[in-house]
Amino acid sequence: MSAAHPPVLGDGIGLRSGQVAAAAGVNVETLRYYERRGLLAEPHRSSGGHRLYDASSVTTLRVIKAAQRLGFTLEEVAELLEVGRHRHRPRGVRPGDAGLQARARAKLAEVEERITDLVAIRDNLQAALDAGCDDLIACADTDCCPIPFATITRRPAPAAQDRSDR
Amino acid sequence: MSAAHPPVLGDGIGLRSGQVAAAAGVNVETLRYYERRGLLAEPHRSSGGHRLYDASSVTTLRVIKAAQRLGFTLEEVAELLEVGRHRHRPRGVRPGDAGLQARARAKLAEVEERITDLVAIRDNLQAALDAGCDDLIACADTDCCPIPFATITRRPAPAAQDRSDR
DNA sequence: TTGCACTCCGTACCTAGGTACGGGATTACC
DNA sequence: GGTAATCCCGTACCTAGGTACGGAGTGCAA
Repeated sequence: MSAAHPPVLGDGIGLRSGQVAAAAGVNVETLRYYERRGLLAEPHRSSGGHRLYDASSVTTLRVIKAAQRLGFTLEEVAELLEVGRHRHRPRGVRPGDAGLQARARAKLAEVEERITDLVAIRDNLQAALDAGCDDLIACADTDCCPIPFATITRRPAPAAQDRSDR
Repeated sequence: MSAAHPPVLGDGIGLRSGQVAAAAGVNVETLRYYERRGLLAEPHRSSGGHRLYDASSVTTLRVIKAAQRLGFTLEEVAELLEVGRHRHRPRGVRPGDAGLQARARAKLAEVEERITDLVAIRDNLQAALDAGCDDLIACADTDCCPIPFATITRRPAPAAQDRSDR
């Protein structure tokens, strides 16, 4: 209908949902889901109502997946993206405001804690292997092996003991 | 009703569900849930039908929670406990059989992989902080910062690319 | 023996993070 | 222009790991 001189691309300038999904390695439904969740901006539409994404959407999806791997929940990722969307490097952060910097710092601490935990865990598993344990309960009960169950378990975890580590 | 010479304990020899739950730091409902899931053996009952646990149940719960922290799912934990229950150090493992040893080895590898990931993640977050990035998308797009999103995201993950990391 | 806390059971509900389905519309390709 | 492949939307469903509810029964102490 429009578009004459760019070498490719007809009416539907942009990527179809299927293409974006494939490029980012996610399910098509996930695109809609992220859109609903506010993680992915609403894309343009073709005259017929089909979504037309630009290439940056793929980047966004990658970022989302990366952030998930960084340990952020989707809600947190949404906030992070919001932050980036509304204030491009404000140079002088407002008080009471939590930019990527602040969040990254907090997340860094979390990640470091998890690493510490996992290292302890790894050491415990390794020790169990070395000691030749073959029964968790027996080990825990009779100290036949060096896994410090009490130590592993007893760490009230930050806030919310009853809701443990959701 | 029975029990004469042990210094304490009346009819209900053992711990009530509430006590066990409190001791292990879990919800009472969770005990029933674990019982249904086969993680916790069915305890004795009082004449009136109330559960009466022995102290080892608390240990079991701790072990379950510890194993969860080790990265095992409840289903895996159930299997691990089964293994321990049915074969106390058989000394000569049957073929096709996966004892704690084997599972621990496998889990160890997983844990180490996760540590590697998290370390990369930590380094990335740190680098982002050092570089002063404040916008995920901008960073990912314009290489204003050193986060290797592509690298983080592009790792087909063991089996099942489409179902990602469930 | 009265009273209150604790348990019982089945079932429903919850959060996170998606996936699947059905039926109709739109695109793409030959 | 026919037809297969995509895509649309709303809604339902899924897994994991629990939590909550409600009505009835039990345990124990004063």
